[in-house]
Amino acid sequence: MAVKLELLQESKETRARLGKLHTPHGTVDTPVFMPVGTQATVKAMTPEELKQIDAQIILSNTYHLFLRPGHELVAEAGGLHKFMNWDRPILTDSGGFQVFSLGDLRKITEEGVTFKSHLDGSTLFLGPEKAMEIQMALGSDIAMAFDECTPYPSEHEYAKKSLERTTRWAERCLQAHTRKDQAVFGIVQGGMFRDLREQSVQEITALPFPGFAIGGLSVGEPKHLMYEVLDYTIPLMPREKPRYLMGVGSPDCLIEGVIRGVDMFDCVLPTRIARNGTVMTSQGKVVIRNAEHTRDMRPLDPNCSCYACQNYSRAYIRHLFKADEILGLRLTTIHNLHFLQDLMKQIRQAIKDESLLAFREEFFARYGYDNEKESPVSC
RNA sequence: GGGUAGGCGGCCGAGUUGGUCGAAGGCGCCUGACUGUAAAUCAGGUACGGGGAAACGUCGGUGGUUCAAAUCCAUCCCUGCCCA
Repeated sequence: MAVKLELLQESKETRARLGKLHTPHGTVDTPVFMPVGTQATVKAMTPEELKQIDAQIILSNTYHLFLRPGHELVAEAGGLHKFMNWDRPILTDSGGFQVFSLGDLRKITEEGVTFKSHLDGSTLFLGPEKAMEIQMALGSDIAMAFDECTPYPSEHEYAKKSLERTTRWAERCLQAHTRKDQAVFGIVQGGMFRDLREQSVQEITALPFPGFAIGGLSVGEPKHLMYEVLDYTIPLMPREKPRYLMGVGSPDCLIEGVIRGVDMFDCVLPTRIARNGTVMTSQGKVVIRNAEHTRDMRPLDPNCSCYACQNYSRAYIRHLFKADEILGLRLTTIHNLHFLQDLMKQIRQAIKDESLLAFREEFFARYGYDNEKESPVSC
C-alpha cells in the first residue's frame, strides 16, 4: 500500500487521533493541514519557504494542471515533484471541486463532466478514468477519486443522485488506477442529509481505498451544520484509515474537525486571505490594509516566530499592500501558513497531553468567540 | 505685451444645442467578504459648508440674462501653450 496511517494515539476525551501518515515521499504527522498549490505552486511561496514554515504535504489540482501546462508535459518533466521542485508528499484533488466551483461552465453526465475551459472556452472532458490518468501522470502521492462536490443547498433527491453517481465513479476510479506508488482516496458525499451521508460512507468505505475524504462541506452551509454532519459521519468511517476533511481551514474549524476525528485538512483560506490583506493571529484576524495599522510598529502577531513577524512591522506590511508591492502578500502568506502549521503542532501536542478541550477553550478565548453569532469567528 | 486653450469633488476627468447634474467614470481613501483557488480577487461606501435631521448654499471670484446656469453674457483673478 502506497499510503498508510500509523495510529499513535487516540484521545480519550474526544475523537481526535494522533498519527503518522506514511507516503512514498515521506511521513506526515497527523492531524495535518495541507497548504493548497493549485497550479503546481502554493501562491507566493517557494518550496524552501514552505519547508521553513514546516509544511509537510501540499495539494495540487488535476483540472488546472490538465488545462495548463498539461499532464503530459508534467510527466515529461519528470513528474509533479520534480517539475515544481517539491520533494515532500503531494495530494492532488481530482477536479471534483471544479464540478462545483465552475458550475456555469460544466455539464454532468453519467460518463463524467464536460467543462468549458475557464481559460479559452474550449470544451474538455473529465471523468473518473481521465482524472486517474492525469493524476497518475502527475505522480502525486495521494490521488483523489473523481467526485461531484454537491452544492449547498441541494434537494434530498439531487444529493442522493449525486452521491450515488460519485460512488459509481469511485468504482471506476479504482478500476482505472494502476500506479502502485500512488494511493487513491475515496470521497464521501451526501449533502447535509444524515441518511445520505450514512449511505455514502457505507458505499465508499466498502471500496478498497486506503483513505477517505469527506467532501461537500464548507460550501456555504452554517458551521453548526457542518459539525453535525461530521458528528454522525466520522464514527462510521474506518478507524485505521486516514480521514480527510476537504476544503476546511479556518482555525476554529480545524480544531472542531480534529475533535471530531479528522486527520487531514486542506484549504485555500490562509493563502487567499493573505493575498487579500488579512492575517490570522493568536488574537484573532487582522485586516492589515486597515487604517488603524498605519503607525503600528508591532509585528502581525506578537506571539509568532515566522519570518514576517520576526522582521517586519504591521505598518511596513500595510505600506507594502497599499503600494501594491508583491512582498506584502508574500509576507502575509508566510505568516498565515506558519500560523496554521503552528496551530496544528499545538493541536497535536494537546492530543498527546489529553488536553484538547482545554486547548480549544483557551484558543477561542484568545482568538475571539462570539456567542451571539451561531459560530466562532470565521478566520 | 499679443494670441490661444482652459479653470469641476482628495487627484485625474466627463459634462458646455441651458432643465432630468452637486455632478459619469477612473484613481485614491474607508470598510467588508473570502474555506478540495476562474480570486495579488470581489462587493459596498466616499465633495464641502450648514445643522438634531431637513431646508439651503457652493462646479476660480463677482455681477448679470433666464421660469431654470457647471453649461449663456460681462468683468476680475489664476494656469498651460504659442508669438514678441
